Amino acid sequence: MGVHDAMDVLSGKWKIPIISSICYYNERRFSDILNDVPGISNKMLSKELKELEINKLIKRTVLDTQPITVQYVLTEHGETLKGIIKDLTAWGISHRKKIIGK
Amino acid sequence: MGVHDAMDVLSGKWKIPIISSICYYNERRFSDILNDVPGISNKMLSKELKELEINKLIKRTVLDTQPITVQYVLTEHGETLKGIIKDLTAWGISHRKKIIGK
DNA sequence: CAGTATCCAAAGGGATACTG
DNA sequence: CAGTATCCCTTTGGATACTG
Repeated sequence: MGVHDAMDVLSGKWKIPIISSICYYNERRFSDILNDVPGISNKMLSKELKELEINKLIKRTVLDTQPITVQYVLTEHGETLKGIIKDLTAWGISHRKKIIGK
Repeated sequence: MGVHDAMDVLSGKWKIPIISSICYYNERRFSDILNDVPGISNKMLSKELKELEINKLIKRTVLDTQPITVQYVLTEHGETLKGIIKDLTAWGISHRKKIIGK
């Protein structure tokens, strides 16, 4: 039942959608993700990105632009989640169809 | 980015570990799951099981014993999560090794 | 055994304003 | 743009006691 610990790193309402966004576009900026993930606040996004970075799932790069932009990409380790996220997405779509009938 | 909606049904700290428990043993009783999932309280387990049942991922059966026992199994639809949960477990184990070094 | 009920502390998280 | 800070309400969830 060790999934528990695994999921801690992906816990909360937002981590999977955030990773999905970065995953889908390969690289993504703060404000992009803010738009990609419906309902998230800048405060939450900031907090979640920080946690994902600490857990070495994403990498943060400050670009030397004016004003500065920050780019997020998956780490090599984060990439190993791609398949699972794809499966979850597919499952979610079929689940909606099955239960909610959307 | 539709994962968001998909995950709602699996949201919270406990749903995945609960499903894992039922999944692993095929059928599982309330008190068994209480033991399987470290840290969960009976209140939370009760609440989460109810939600999983509403979302048609698990099926609840009251057995005619004295005192009564209640058995939980995955529904056919819940079974479709097996692969994903297995992958998440595997990912979690490798993640722990990689980051936390346990 | 399988829950429910209650109390209450802690964490989550939105809205808004502000900064380098 | 990419955050941080603050205020404050909402949700989560532990501990404990109780019921059929």
